[in-house]
Amino acid sequence: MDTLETRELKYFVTVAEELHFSRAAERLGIAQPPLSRAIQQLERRLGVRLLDRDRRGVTLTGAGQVLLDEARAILDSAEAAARRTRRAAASTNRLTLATKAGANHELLRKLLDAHAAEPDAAEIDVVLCGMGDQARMLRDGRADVAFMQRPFDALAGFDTEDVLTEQQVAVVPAAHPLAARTSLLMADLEDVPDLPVARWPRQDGTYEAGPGPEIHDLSQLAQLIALGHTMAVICASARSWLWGAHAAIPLTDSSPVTTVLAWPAHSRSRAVAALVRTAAQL
Amino acid sequence: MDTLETRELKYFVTVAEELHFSRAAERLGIAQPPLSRAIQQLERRLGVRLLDRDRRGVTLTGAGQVLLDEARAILDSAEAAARRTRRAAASTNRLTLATKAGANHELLRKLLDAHAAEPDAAEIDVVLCGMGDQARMLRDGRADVAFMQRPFDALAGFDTEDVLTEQQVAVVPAAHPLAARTSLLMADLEDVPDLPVARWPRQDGTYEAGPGPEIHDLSQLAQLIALGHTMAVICASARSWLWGAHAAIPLTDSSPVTTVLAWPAHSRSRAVAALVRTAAQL
DNA sequence: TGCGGTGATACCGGTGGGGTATGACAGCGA
DNA sequence: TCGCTGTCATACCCCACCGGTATCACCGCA
Repeated sequence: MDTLETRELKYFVTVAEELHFSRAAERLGIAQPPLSRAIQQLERRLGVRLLDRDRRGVTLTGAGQVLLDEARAILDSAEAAARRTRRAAASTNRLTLATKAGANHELLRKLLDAHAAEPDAAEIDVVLCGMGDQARMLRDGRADVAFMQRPFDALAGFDTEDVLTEQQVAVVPAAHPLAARTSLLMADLEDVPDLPVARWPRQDGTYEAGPGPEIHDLSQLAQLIALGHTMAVICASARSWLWGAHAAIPLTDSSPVTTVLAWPAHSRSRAVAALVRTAAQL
Repeated sequence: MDTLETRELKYFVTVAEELHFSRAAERLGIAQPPLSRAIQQLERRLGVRLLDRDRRGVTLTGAGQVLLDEARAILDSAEAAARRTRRAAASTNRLTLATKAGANHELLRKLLDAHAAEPDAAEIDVVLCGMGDQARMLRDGRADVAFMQRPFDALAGFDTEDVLTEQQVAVVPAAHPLAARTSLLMADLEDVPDLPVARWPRQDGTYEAGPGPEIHDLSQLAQLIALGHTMAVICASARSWLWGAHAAIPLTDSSPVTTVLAWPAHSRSRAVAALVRTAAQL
């Protein structure tokens, strides 16, 4: 049993996505017959039917669905491997840290300062990215470590080190009656007239249905709150980007949020290990 | 930038392991010159030097070390993908569950019974394996789900559902003075004359240094305790395999052990999801 | 019953992966 | 200093296989 070639997997994924040989071949930049042959060869090698070619189009079999998921993961890893290898060659003792734009300023500053004080510390490139992009960058190989938050971010497949746990606060327009309160309960935020709570993306990037606006980045959120269009629940440290038009009120019964430093599981990079050690001592 | 082929990666891993082109070629069943060429091509494609061919042998560069780790992971995933695909085709609505031999009898029974009561339940094949083999089987694609224990087992890369948390107990020979106690502290187990505490394998399969015997499976442990050669700390539910020659004494200050159901992250199998749902309701 | 469109088959040419033979070079013992 | 040995790289050849073109078999549909 010889091993699957990434070329074959790429072909298969494209066909599985298009469910159409000719279109898939076009996307791949090859002709349709070689593509048909490659898929047949893959099926023969596995001894498994991956696609049902019915006269009414192509559909995935159960096994094909399984292989589709696996193949996507493998292709991603292969690309990540190439990228990580190139980066390792280009820059020794240099790390890329990904973090959500706008959050954790203090924490980041503290970590960078503490790390710079270590002897032999790696240079750190900080990449600010959109919400939830950190996971992709880590998997991609475009970043070596990232700040992420539990329970919001998808941490499966990463090793993590807890750095900071904090309560959440409600941020409301300063002019709103709620701004006068000194503390709130989660229940107080439900069904406030004219002030729907903003909707954060879920781990898969989609949004729950609801009346509030969908949040893509924090400056957008700050703007919307200042305009009096919404309110939001954020973790306490993010207060740093609020201005006079906002009011932050502690939420006494909110679940705590833990900011973690995350890196690809099984990373053996000494530089990553050193940074994690520093973070653990904060 | 075209993508890395698994054939090239396999070649590279073999060379990196042997650090010797001729031996690697022999292991691969090809001649040495094509192997040299393949590695050169890989280096050219990545634009990165992976190996230093010094006159005193071959050594890995930093980038080579990175690629070695990545490539191993990719090759493992490729093999796992093939296996999972074949299994998906061979057996629809059938799951393989891996668990440590000898532990969790009650829990397993309860889960299987509850699952069998569900409508449309998948058949479950239970595979008993050695300690720590569950992770390998999940990664391999030889198992779909596994019982594992936190904090003992390496859970990185898996999704998990907590099933049961329990305290640990000390198991000592029934004839030993400690057997008369009704409870113990961890400190009580240190430096007991003639009764060194047994050593469990760590997550990587190695053993800490120490006087006690290295444990490979539970029946061996039971035997050794019955003979009065050692004592051990185990989680409470494992008492089921003790006999008259053993005494189990609660450890009031031991850290709790959580048995979890684990499965490969990103699994989309409906059968796994159904089993996990059942487990969550135990 | 032709027409458009599907994937499969037949056949062909060129790339490239594999083989053998040999080269270049360092270490080493006589 | 000179072979000798063992290393990896180079040169060259062959054929397997990937990809291309032409075509078939088959369906749905005017």
